[in-house]
Amino acid sequence: MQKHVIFAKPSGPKPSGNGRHAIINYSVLSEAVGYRLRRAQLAVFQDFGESFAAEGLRPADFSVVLLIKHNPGLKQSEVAEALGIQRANFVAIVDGLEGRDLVERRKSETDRRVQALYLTPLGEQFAENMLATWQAHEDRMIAKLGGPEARDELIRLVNRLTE
Amino acid sequence: MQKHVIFAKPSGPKPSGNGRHAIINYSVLSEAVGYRLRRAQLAVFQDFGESFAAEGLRPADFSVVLLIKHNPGLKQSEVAEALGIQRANFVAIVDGLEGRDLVERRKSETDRRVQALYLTPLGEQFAENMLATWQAHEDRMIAKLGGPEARDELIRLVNRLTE
DNA sequence: TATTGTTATACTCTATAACTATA
DNA sequence: TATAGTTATAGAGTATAACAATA
Repeated sequence: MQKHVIFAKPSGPKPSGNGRHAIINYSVLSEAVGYRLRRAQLAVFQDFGESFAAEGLRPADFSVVLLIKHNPGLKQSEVAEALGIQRANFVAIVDGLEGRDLVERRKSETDRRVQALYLTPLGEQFAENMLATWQAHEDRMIAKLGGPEARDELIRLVNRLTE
Repeated sequence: MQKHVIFAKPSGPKPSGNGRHAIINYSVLSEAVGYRLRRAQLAVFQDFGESFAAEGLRPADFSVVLLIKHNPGLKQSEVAEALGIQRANFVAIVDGLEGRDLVERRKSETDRRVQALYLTPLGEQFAENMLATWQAHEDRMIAKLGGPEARDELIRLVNRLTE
């Protein structure tokens, strides 16, 4: 299906070292927004990767399928921009999804330069299963956070960093 | 100093498109922990990269210098593990810092396999300036979040995802 | 035998330039 | 002239295997 391991990461206990851990002073790193955000994001993507290992679906693939499902007919460049992906790099992503018969490119009648994106029937079905798998993943993250209110608070806070 | 642009990203206004933006339904992506966390982390690293563009210092370099400053004499593998960096990939990072005369490797007397890490005098001085630059960056992030209390709350929440 | 640091290698993600076909 | 999609390419980050020196 997918030639490479996606999100490979330790699954068993680490055989490294002698079991003892050095006591380390992390200084400001403990409270550094960027560092803590990065580590947390990696942990979440780790769980996401394990959830979708069988499907070989990466975060970008998930986002693209979701956006096309809810916005059929969008131009490639519009989906790419919405996700912060450069259009040059977006081509391979759509190629992959089209090669799995999940997404279809249709040349616009009014502007022959643009490729409008749609889910195939298989893609629609895939999206349903994908969302169920994703919801289970998201529920784990929400549980770790301490519930839906904590999740809402987290989203509210991180959005301030992006705006 | 550094051959490659670090954290290259748009600095000016985007010349793309005609100015109009497609109205897009993001569906669950708007509230997805992984997606929002990722976008926020990229925004923070973006600011970090701009802050340290002149020094050519990447987030990993910053963390390594900081950890050695506060834990002189740690083994390479201990610093690497503390930061979640594989020891094989950590070699090039230390090579870079040693090449800039910021960090020094010293072979342990008691175990000739290990390289203990120390800041050079230049490294100590560098660390001071680095921390001042970092604090300015961090203050911008805290301001965006809405103050130190909001920052503390964010750290508390994201830590639950890593633990 | 096991561990530390190292080298080599491969894959993913991302950034940039240049091309094509259309407008 | 400008835009949408594409190709090619290069750099950065990361994962794995294997080796030498040392324990």
